Amino acid sequence: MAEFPDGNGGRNVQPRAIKRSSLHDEVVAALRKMIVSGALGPGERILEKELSTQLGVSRTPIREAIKTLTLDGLVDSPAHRGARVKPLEPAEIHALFDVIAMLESLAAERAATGLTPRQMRKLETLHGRMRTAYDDGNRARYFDLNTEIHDFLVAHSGNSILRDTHERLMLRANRGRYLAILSGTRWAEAMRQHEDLMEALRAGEATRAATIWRIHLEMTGQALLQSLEKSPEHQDENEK
Amino acid sequence: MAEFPDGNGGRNVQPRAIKRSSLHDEVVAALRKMIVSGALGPGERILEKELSTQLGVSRTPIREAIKTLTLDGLVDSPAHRGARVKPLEPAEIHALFDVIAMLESLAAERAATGLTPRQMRKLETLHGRMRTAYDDGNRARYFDLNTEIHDFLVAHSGNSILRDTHERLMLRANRGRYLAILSGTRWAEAMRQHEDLMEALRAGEATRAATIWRIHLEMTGQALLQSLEKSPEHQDENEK
DNA sequence: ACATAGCAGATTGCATGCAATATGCAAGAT
DNA sequence: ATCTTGCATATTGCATGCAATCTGCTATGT
Repeated sequence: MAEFPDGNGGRNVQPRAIKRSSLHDEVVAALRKMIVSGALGPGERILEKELSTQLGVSRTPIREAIKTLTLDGLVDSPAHRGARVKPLEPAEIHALFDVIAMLESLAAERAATGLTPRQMRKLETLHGRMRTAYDDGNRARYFDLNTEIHDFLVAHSGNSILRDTHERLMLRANRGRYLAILSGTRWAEAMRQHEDLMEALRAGEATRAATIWRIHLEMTGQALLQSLEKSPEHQDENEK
Repeated sequence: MAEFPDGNGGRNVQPRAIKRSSLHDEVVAALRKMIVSGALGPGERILEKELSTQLGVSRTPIREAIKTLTLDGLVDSPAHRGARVKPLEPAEIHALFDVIAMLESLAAERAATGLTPRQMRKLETLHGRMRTAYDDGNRARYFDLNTEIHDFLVAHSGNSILRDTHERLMLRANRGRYLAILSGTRWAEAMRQHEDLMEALRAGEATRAATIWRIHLEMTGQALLQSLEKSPEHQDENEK
């Protein structure tokens, strides 16, 4: 019998708005994680009642969450036929990265002239750490810092629509990304493109930054597709 | 007392799958129309029960529809505080058009090399008709054909992610039909840019098409913002 | 007069129940 | 043997009810 129902002993750690997430949001987060992480495989059925008992909530927030993820393109929901985890087709990955490349290209263009000195220093720090990870051959660390750099640019583009749209598309793109084992040559190339971007940003050359970044992302999509060709783990795991 | 409830005399005009839209989808469509058309003004409250009786359905599909439109950026839904029609801030319009410009630019780039001869002819037809409308000074007709051309390019870009993303953003951009307001000089400029695009497409010059189209859309966004400055009809119509 | 506390009504968030629809299996027809 | 047809079960779609939360009003105190 907790005296404070927040499970926090009543200590309000955050002075800013307390977090009051609804069941709906929590279910969305949980289900999304299951899909992106692969715990729920492509094509797998999503039974409302099953999830309901599993998560300990009623079907109502589950249903709402399924609708949300359907809109996000992570779930297929034919009428009256239940929901299934949407398989990620190679064609979709290609389309996804073409659009993401355009979005991040815009972000890079804006960053070239819009970043504050402080933000630029932060970016330099991230870049330097990523280069170190590259020199050390530390793939996991490189991957994390790479993600952080890409997100940083988008986050500071000054365009909220760009941020939101990018976030949603990355959710889908990230489903396959854990498979993306970089080949040695692609890795070197990617590192070089990051260097080129930083140079363009330092010089304030917006157009060049945009071009470099678009190509960088298109190539990333290509590489991802190729690695999928080789290891065909993207088969639908339909049960029956 | 119709013998056939389809209001169609029982003639099934479409051999393909019959339309079985759910209440959820219908409510989404209805509510969306109310917002985009302006029947529900910016900042106006959306009461579940009110809509429920008004549309003759229970609160459940209403709630789901509100969540959907919240994700689409047409509605604000603070927790426990009810939903309101999201006001369209000038800053948001600016951000929207910057992103839309990138997306349509990609579509134009693809169209330059990817359209079939048949599709190209169709595009020429639309363009010709729009030019006629321009010469006649017929703003309404010009507006409709303009929309059709823009959508045609996106629809035939061969990129489904681009299509979906574009459709959603345009839903927000189209609110209020402010796009119809064109100054004389801007109208002439827009017409010229359409001519330039067609030339680039005929020549198969992808990069040029992309550049022209991006600028065209960025300028459209600028023009829209300016017309908003003048006629401040975008005030929030909060009640209370 | 102004600020604050407390209460009543309104509204949302979630749970549950029921009808509509789909799915799978078994029995019968061809 | 294969293809229908009908029925039982499983599952979704929607409606409704209740508790939690918010909002505005009123009363009370300073």
